[in-house]
Amino acid sequence: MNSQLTIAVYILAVLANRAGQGAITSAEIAEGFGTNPVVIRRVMSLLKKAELVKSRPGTGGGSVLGRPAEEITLRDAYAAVTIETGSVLGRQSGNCRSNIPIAPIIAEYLNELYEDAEKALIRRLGSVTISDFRLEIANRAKASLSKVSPQ
Amino acid sequence: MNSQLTIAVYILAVLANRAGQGAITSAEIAEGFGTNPVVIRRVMSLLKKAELVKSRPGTGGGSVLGRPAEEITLRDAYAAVTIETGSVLGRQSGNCRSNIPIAPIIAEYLNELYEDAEKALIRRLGSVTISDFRLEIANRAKASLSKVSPQ
DNA sequence: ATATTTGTAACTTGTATAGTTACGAATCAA
DNA sequence: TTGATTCGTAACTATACAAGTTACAAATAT
Repeated sequence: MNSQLTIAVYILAVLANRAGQGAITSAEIAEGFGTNPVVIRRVMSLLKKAELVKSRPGTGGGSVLGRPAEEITLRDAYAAVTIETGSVLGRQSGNCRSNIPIAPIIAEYLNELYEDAEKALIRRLGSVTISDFRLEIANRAKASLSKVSPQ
Repeated sequence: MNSQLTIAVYILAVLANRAGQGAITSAEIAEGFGTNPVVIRRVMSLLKKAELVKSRPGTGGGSVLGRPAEEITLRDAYAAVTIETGSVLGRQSGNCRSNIPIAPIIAEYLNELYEDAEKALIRRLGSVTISDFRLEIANRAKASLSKVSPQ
C-alpha cells in the first residue's frame, strides 16, 4: 500500500487553504508534511495530469489549485493517483510466485469481488469536497491538540 | 498486499473437493498451488483458529473442512485471514515516515472512508459459499484451458 | 546573467511478504 | 516402544515495492 492519496489530499488542502494568495512551492508543502520535496512533486505531477493543480517553475513559482476547492472531490484525487495502477485498494496475489494456472484464476475472481468494494469507496470519496475535507481535518487537528494540553 | 485470502480460499476449495475422502496434507495442497508447504500451513493455522478446518499431525494426518462447504462463505475466509491485521484492503500511510501530526490525522480520516468500501466487500464475500466458489473456479479453469487448445 | 523552482531519472533505504530450512510435538502403525 | 509421518512455528533469506534522497536539466522571473 502507498500513501499517495494521503499526500494528494494534503496537497489539495494546503493549496485550498491559500487559494488566491499566490503559488506554493513543493519545499513549503514538504516541510508541512514532514517529507522530501521530491515526494510532493511526484504526487503533484499526477494531480497536474488530472488538471487539479497548475504548477510553474522559477522564482515565485510553485503550484495553485486548478479549480475551486468546492469543485474538487476526494474522488478526483483518488482518480488522479490511481491513473496508472487502476486502484489503491489492495488486490490479491501480487507477490505470489506460483506459476500454477489456478492461482491467477482465483486472484482474478477475488479481484472482481473487490470491485464492488471499490465502487463503494469511490461513491464515498465523491461525496467529500476539498473544502469539506479541509474543515474536517482542521477540526480533528484542533481536537488532537487539546488532548495534549487540555487548558 | 498479501495473497493470504487467495491461498485461504484455494485451501478451502481443495478440502471441499475431497470432502469425505480423508485428510489432505499441506504438502499435497502446496504442490497443487505451486508453493511451499509452510506457506500453506501458515494460512491453514488461521483457518484452524476460525474453526473452518481441522488438522491432525502424523501418518494419515492432514486437514479436513470444519463444516460443510455450503456453510462456509468467502466472508468466513476473509475474517479468518484478517483476524490479526483487521483488514485486507489497502490502507493509507503505512510507509510514510512523516512525524508531523497532520499525516496520521489525514490517514485516519481516509481510513474511515475506506470502511464503507470494506463493508461492501464483506457483504459481497458473504454471498459466495465455498461450493459456489469451487464451481466458478472450475469453470474458469476449464475455459482458460480451452483457450490454449481450442479443440 | 543569475537565482529559483519544477520535473524526473537514478540510487539508497526501509519494510512487508513469500519462500525456505530446521526442528520439536503430536499422532499413528507395526 | 520405536520409527515414520505430519503439523506448528521459529528463524532466516530473497524479492518487491514504496519512501526518501541526490543530482541535474529545463523553465521561469528579476
